[in-house]
Amino acid sequence: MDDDDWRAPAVPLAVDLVILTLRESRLHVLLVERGVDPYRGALALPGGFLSHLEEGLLDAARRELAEEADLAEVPYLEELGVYGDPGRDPRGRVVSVAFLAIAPRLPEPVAGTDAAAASWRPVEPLLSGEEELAFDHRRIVADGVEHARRKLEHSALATAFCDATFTIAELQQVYEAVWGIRLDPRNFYRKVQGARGFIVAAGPARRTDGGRPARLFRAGPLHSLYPPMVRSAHAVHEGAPIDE
Amino acid sequence: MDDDDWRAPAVPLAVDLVILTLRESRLHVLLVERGVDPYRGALALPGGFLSHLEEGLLDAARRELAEEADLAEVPYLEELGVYGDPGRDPRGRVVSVAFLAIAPRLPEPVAGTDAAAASWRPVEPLLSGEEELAFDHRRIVADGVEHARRKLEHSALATAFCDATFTIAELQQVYEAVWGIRLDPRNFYRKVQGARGFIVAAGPARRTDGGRPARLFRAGPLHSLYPPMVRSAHAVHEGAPIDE
DNA sequence: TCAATAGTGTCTGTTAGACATTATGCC
DNA sequence: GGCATAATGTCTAACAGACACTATTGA
Repeated sequence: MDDDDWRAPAVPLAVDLVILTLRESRLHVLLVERGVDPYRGALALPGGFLSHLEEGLLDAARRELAEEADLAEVPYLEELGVYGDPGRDPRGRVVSVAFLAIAPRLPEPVAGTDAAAASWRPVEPLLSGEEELAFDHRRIVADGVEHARRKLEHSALATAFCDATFTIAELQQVYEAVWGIRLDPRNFYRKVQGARGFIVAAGPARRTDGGRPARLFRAGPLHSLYPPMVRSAHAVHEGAPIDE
Repeated sequence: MDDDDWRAPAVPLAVDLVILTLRESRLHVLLVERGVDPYRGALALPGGFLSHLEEGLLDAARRELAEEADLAEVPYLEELGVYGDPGRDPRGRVVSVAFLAIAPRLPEPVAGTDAAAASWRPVEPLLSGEEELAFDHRRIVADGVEHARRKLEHSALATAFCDATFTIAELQQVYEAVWGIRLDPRNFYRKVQGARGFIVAAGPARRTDGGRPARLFRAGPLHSLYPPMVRSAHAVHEGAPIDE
């Protein structure tokens, strides 16, 4: 922002949503089938243009969340990044602000108003390029997943994948699914209990899942974890050691 | 991005730059004095509107970096976030994409083309609100500093504050200045050497600084650090334990 | 020689990671 | 009781943090 001429070029602004959830212990993202050109029939992230000139970006994200995904509320919604390469949209210059949302496991594939064409898709075929996505949405999904992976380490983001109350085993499944590794339940139990403020006991309630019933917890007050949940060294496998 | 009417509201797009450097062992940010309303005479981040409709965001950031800061090249430049609250600019809706840049210590306060009014300012009075900034630039600076703090832990970002070659003591000063804590030189030495790929020896060259000359290093190939440089527990002091 | 910083060594408490053991439900 | 999972305990190697010590220069 500076002393430039106020008559600056104006750009159509859109928001795109990377909505992640867990289904059958695998990470899924919500996609919609496009009904119009360009990329008619292709899979794309839910999203859309600002509805009017004064709409806030987060407001637009929440509106699309409700309209396209039929999700009135999600426990986590935050900006992911800006995608504004000239040429990313064949119609012309469009700058899109991507948001990352996390939703707990939902009753069934959404079937709402605009959300008829929406469906949950496992992320792996999308990341590998096995399945195609419209625009630059593959990169956005990849950035969203990577963002979630990193954030699981240092924040209580994992609880956003769970219901209001959950067992420690369920929380562990979140880490295993998002990180794509296996964790020792005993050590995980200790670790997660040691990060005070992460989860708090939710009364004496219990839940059975075949074996001994487990205690229920809910998300604690802290959003920043200390000590962090480290992706153990033996989990160094996927990415090359050189990134960025 | 979806099936909406293509005739979407278009918004003037700007880029703002948070350019950080170290001066006298303190973290500084580059600010310019505004020459026009609004906020005429106030301090603001360097930046400006897109020059034309097809200009890339990173391109715009680099252009402003050269024009307003006289910095042809910086070792680190990355998107920081989007600031698009309606009302953040009294002239009307403006969405700004903020970039974080890191520059090594520079010969002298920049004095270039547009950069006459630019000056390096210590960040603390800005973060505390003691010094005023135009628009929402205080928040952007705060986000940029926080981003840098976090990134020092897991990436080789610290080397971007240094010249091409540097001593381990100089690298330590970066951590101490950005984190605002003191570190033990002996343990820091071991730690930084243990993170292989972080820094590599730069020949047998040496440099004197009062005592025994130190070995010179340059940035290594890895951008992602393992093991990370942890802000030690005793350094938990500044922010409340609850964030986000 | 001393002053000052670079670089190495050592010790100790804590923790990650491996795995044994006990507890508590349901069939 | 038998089975499955929850929860706790134990051990060991590794590491963070503290600090003693040696090394190498200039004054």
